[in-house]
Formats: sequence, structure tokens, C-alpha cells
Amino acid sequence: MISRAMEDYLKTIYKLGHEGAAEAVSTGALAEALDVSAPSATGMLKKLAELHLAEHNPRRGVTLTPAGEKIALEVIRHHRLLECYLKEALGYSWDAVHEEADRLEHHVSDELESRIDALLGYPTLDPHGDPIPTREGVMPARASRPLAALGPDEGGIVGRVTDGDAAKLRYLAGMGLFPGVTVMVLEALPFNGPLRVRVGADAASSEQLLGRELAGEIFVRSASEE
Amino acid sequence: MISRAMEDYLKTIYKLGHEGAAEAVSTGALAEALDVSAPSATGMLKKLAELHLAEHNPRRGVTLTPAGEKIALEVIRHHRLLECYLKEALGYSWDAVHEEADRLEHHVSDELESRIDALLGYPTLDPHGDPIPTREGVMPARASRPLAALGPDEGGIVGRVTDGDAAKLRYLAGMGLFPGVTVMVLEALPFNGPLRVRVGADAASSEQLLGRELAGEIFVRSASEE
DNA sequence: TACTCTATTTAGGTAAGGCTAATTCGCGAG
DNA sequence: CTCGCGAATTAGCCTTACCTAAATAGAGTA
Repeated sequence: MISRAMEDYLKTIYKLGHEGAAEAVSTGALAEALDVSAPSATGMLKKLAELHLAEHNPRRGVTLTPAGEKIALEVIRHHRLLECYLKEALGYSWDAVHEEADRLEHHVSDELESRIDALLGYPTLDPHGDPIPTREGVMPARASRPLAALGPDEGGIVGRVTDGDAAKLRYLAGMGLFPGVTVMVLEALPFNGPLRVRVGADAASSEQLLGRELAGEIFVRSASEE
Repeated sequence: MISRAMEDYLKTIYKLGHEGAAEAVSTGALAEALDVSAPSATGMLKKLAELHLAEHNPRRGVTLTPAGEKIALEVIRHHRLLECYLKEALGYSWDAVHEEADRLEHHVSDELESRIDALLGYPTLDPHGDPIPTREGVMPARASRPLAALGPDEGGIVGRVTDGDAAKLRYLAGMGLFPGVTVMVLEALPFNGPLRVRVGADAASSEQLLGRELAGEIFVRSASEE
């Protein structure tokens, strides 16, 4: 049986494995992300490996097997559908859906998933702009780059913002930065310096100053892709 | 901290304590209801007693303290609000809401509870006809008697049906027995024999035969109370 | 008054999932 | 080629919540 803890590990391995260029996920990064000690992570990795849900090369890192990835995507699908649902049907704000969904995602039956999915009209993006995996376990691809990687005069549409910290999300929302908004880099100071960006396209646009680190968590797709 | 298991014990102690005439709940009945062994129940009762959530008189039974009852009622409130919500907002049928709610009830935040409550218009009865405890932890009183206890020519409105077994609920629904329906006992055979009852008040009423045991799980309030 | 029956509790054990402390491995620097 | 350092693993424990088998107590019967 797949426990709640296992689901969390699988989900996190998937996420970490897809955000950097790195092949495998290190035990340390995983432990850090899950807020457990490194030995706890090692222990769970062994279990996941025994169940053929992950491949663990000691001191080298983990990768998910197809079976493990399937489960990870199911959990992520639940999470993102719940985020949509909480926002659309229950009036949650953009920045409050994450923690609620984190608790509920492990307890959603197939039946409930179907009903929510249908009621929302089969959405493909969650409120943060992240794609929702399909019921069959396929994660839709989305070409996007972190805002931090753009140069002057480059820009596009804010696709997704790495979620998890409500205060951070509120701060960004306060300066007009949320999914769907047009942004354009005006100036990017060197040595990982801050960015000056124009937020919004029309008369209501404003100029904002953004640290490089925070800008790395905002993903932008080119406007032509819209 | 209150674990999920503790919540389940408290909820079940509350329910068992309020369905018979008995004061305290026996370890055996509790273990049976929770589908655990008697020693497991004993162990948990000790823990609950240490936390001052229950009073455990060894070999005599348990009762909840006010603190324990408060938690039990919170869990029951979550359960019943969820049942309402699943039926009203997500189109679940009357007999399918119970198990879904059983899993979700432990993971509902105050925030979510409030929103669901408001969206439903602050309901006071769940789809089975059970009263929903208030946010303050008060269970609304409802004068009702088991159908099995009525004599010939007695009757009333079906208030609630002990939930838990979907097949049973469907069976009853099939003969027209669900909350809000008028019933009248035509004949009650002695020695715990079956009841002949008239289901429904108008031209569409029908006569049904009902075992005494099953009739004990159907609660009826007098029509005048409506 | 003593016996027996059954419910309950005690004793002792397992599996998950976490922790700290100690060990080991692999890699880069000298 | 060896050393040292940091990341990862092993060793050893804890807590929660369950289990089975054995002991016990309370209630009714002889």
C-alpha cells in the first residue's frame, strides 16, 4: 500500500527532478524539501526502491520509475485540481489554496476527482499557471523560462509562480505579478543584481524592482505562444 | 496533538454513548464499531484519559469529558457538513456521501469549514437527516424514536437513517424510505417480528414489510413537530 | 460461598516513519 | 597518491497504533 508519506516523497522527487537540469535528485535536497532529516529520507528511499517506485543509487541520488512517476503525477493532479476547485468554487484567493490542497490531495477518491474535474470543465492549468497532469498520467509540456534568465527588452506572459509561500505570493500579487500578466524586462543589473521590469501591457502598467532570486521563481512564456 | 485515530475514537464514543440508554460505552462495543481489537481500544482509552479527553473506569466503560465531547462534535460537524456539500455541490447521491466524508472529515480546516457552511446556507441537517452540531459545539436536540419502537397506527416523518452501509441505504431508498417521507406502522408482529408499514402519505403511498432490526435504524419524529 | 464464563486488561511484539550520533564514501586539493 | 571534508548511509532509538496470547476481575449460578 502507498502511504501518505510515500506519496509526499514521490511528489517531491518528481518536482525536484524537473526543476533543475540535474538527472537525479539528491537525498539532501529531498530531505530539505520535505523538512525531514537526511537519514529519514534515505530510509524511505530504500522502501520506495524495494517497491520499484524509485531507483536509488546510493550516494548518487534517486530517480522515479515509471510506476513511481505515475503515482507522483496522480498526487500532483489531485493537488492542482483542488487548487482550481478551491479558487473557483469556494472563493479561495490565489495565494491561500496551496496549503489547503496539500492536506486534501491525499484523500481524494477517483470519484471525487472526476466530479471536480467535470465541474471545472476539465481545466489544464492551476491557479498558479502550472499544468495539470491528465488522468492518464501525462504532464502537458509548457515552454517557459524563469524571469531571472531574461535580458533587457525580453518579456512575455507570466505563466506560473513557484507556489508554497503565501506571503511571497501576496507580495508578488501586490505588485501586479500573477499568471496571465504581461511582463517586460527593462534592465537586468549584472552579478545577479535586481531586475527592473514593466508589469502589465496597457496604460495600467507599472515599473517594479525585483531581486534576482525571486525573479527565478517566476516563469514566463513568450507572448507569441498565447 | 490530536491524531486522526484519536478523533475517530472520540467520534465513535460520542455516537455510541448517544444511541442507547446506557451511560458509558463499553470497550467491546467501541472496538467493534472501530473494527480494532479490544486491547487496542483499551490502550487508546488510557491515552485519551491521560489527555483528559475521556474518563475511563476500567472494566466499566468510557465517557467523554467536555473537552473530548467538543472535539467529537467538531469531527461530526465536519462529517455532516461534508455530506451536505458532496450532495448539494458535487452531485453525490444520498447513499454515497458517507465514506467520502469519512476520509475527508479529518482534514478540513476552519477556513474550509466556514466556506462550505456559508455556501450551503448554514444547514442544520445532513442528507441522512442527522442534525449538524454548531460551530460552538452544540448538538441540536431532535426528538425522535426508532421506527422499531412504534406500535400500530403510530407514525411520523422519517428523520434520519443510521448511515454507514450504502447497500442498506439503497435498499431502503428502493422502498421509498428516506428522510422527509411519512411513515405509519400498520402492524407490528410480536417477538421482534417484522413490521408492516405504509410509506408515503398521498396516493403514491405503498405498503412495505420491514425486519425489526432494520426498523431500529430508522428514526421517526412525530408529524406534528414538522 | 465458591465456581465459571466472558469481557477487559496486561504483556509483549510488529510496522511506519521519524530522530540523533557515528561511520563511510567519493571527490577535490595539495 | 594521500588527505580531509561534506554528503550520505548505517546503527540504534522513540512514538503511534495496531496485533495475539495470557492473566484477571466481576457477575451470575450452583
